[in-house]
Amino acid sequence: MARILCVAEKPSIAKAVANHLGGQARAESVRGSQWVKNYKFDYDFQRWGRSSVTFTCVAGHILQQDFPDRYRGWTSCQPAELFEAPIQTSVAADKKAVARNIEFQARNANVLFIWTDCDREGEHIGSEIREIALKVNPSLQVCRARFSNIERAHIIQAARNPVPLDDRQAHAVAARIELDLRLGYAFTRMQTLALQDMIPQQGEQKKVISYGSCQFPTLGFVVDRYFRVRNFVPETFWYIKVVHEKDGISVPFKWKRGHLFDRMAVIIIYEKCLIAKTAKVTKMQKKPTRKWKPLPLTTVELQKMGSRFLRMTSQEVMNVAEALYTQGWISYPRTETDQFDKGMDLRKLVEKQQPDSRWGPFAQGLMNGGFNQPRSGRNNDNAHPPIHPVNYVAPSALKNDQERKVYEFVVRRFLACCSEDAVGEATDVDIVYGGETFSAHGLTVIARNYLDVYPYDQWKSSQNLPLYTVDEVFEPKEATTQDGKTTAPGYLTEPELIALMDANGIGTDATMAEHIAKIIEREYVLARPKGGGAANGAGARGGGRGRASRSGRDGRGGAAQGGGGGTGGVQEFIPTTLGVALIEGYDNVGFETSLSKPFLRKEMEAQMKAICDGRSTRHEVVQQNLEQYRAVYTRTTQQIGVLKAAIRRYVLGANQN
DNA sequence: GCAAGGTC
Repeated sequence: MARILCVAEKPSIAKAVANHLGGQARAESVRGSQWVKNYKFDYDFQRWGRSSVTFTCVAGHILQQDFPDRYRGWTSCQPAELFEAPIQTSVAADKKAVARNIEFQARNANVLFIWTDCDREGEHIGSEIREIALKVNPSLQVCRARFSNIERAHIIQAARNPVPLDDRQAHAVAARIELDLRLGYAFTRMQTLALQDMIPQQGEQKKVISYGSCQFPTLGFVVDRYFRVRNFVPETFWYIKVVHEKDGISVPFKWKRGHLFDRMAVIIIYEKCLIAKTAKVTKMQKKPTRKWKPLPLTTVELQKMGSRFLRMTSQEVMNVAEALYTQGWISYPRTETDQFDKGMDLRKLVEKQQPDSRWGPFAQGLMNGGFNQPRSGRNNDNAHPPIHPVNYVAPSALKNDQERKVYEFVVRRFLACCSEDAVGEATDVDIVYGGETFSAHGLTVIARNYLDVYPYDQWKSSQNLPLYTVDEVFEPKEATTQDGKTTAPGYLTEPELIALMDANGIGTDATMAEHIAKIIEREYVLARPKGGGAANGAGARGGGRGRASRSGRDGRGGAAQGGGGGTGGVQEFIPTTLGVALIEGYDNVGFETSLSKPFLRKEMEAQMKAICDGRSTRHEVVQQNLEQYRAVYTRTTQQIGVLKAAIRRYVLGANQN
């Protein structure tokens, strides 16, 4: 009998797949590792006939890259030497037991069958597993499974059709790892050594002024918005407002032109209206309208909604979602997929929610004929389904309010997805008055449908519009010119920042929250509850959360308020003087692509894709990037005075005030 | 004391 060693990327996949292939497979624990288990069973893979299988897993990457000892000290070399210093690969300190297990199992296997996630990082993790296994058993035959969910039939299909590991994808990740390591270390050391003494330090710890290919663009977004707020100059605009009263209902009509910044022009048009005296109805339309139910839940969406509605930071949301996942209440929380696989039995999941007193009746309604297939978004990572509840848990069985809030959100979102769009009727009335068009808009909600279970969306009936008929002529009750001022945008909020990072490919769904936490920890930006600024932050609202919270984690302080739902509690970010100085400094060094712009990261992403497509190689991408960054590095050190000037202007200037 | 990515 052939001996097959299967290795998944994480314990949950190993368990699920082993149970599909081996029935109730026997699980042996692995010495030194709390989570990794070896599942033993027999299975007929067809290709190798009936085989003796060991199904195990790793927990993410096993190998780690770093510089040799002689480069480790902060002043052991010129930071620029790290652009070409050798890099060592070794088993990460916390992965020794996992690596030992693979070695031990690989020794007497004939085939290594890799079951890591089918994404780029998964391909690289697969290549790490292969490297470790081949070292102890060079004659191993190696292949991988291609699968995009853990539905039974799909898994069996994958087991019977192994494919080769995709080395291009693994190489693309290797390039990313090397560049992040070299550039991160080189720039962090250079900046820190050059600028540290200028920063007033608090406490014993000397401050690290880190650079990272994700940290800096993230900071860049915050600084960019900060300047748009600060440099904002309000502009006065004018517009015409028309009100008509009919059947005892006062109907405000909006000017089609919105508003104009030229007062004289508005007055001239206004006079034409007054001369016309009467307005004529040109359109009267009632038409059905709907508010679409939400798309299936992705990680990025969960983080945005969490920071908007649950009074939690994106990092807190992710930590809690992780906990709910490991307890078996919700599905894997890191996914880009916003479409459910057709084969998934969603009704069964809805059914499980019936016992709940809050949304149970709604779930029951879905079971009794209200069920609708969820909408399909455009994204699929081919590794995980959208986030959904897998089991029902009563609120009393959860650890804290945060877990209750996130679980409630995931469930409500899921039920909303399986429900129906809200249905309404829109009324549009257009009038022409003095040659100008004005319009009134009305909405009547007819069936709330998904809104009943999803309080995070708002859709309300407006006041009823009276009936008009086309060609009807009336004299408006009131026609006036009004003025207003454009208002400044707000500081960047957490959901906005996450959306920007997502759109620009900064970080991944699993790491965006960490990057935000990192730039707060580095004191490049300050987070505070929106609206709870210095002026009005004193006491009244926020129940003790008024201060700018420092490190993503906020202890249990906020657990007192029970009712979720409100829109308060959004965090907004303001750069510190140090954060502004760094971004300004690099912008002023005057290189065509500043380190603060998302462009560089996007470019790296494109180059990784080129490696995957065979249009470029790992070596080419690494060399070309190093060359580019070396130029930025050289220029920056030559003009370090520019950076120092920025620091002086902001950091020291602020202190004197 | 330094990065970003995976996962527990």
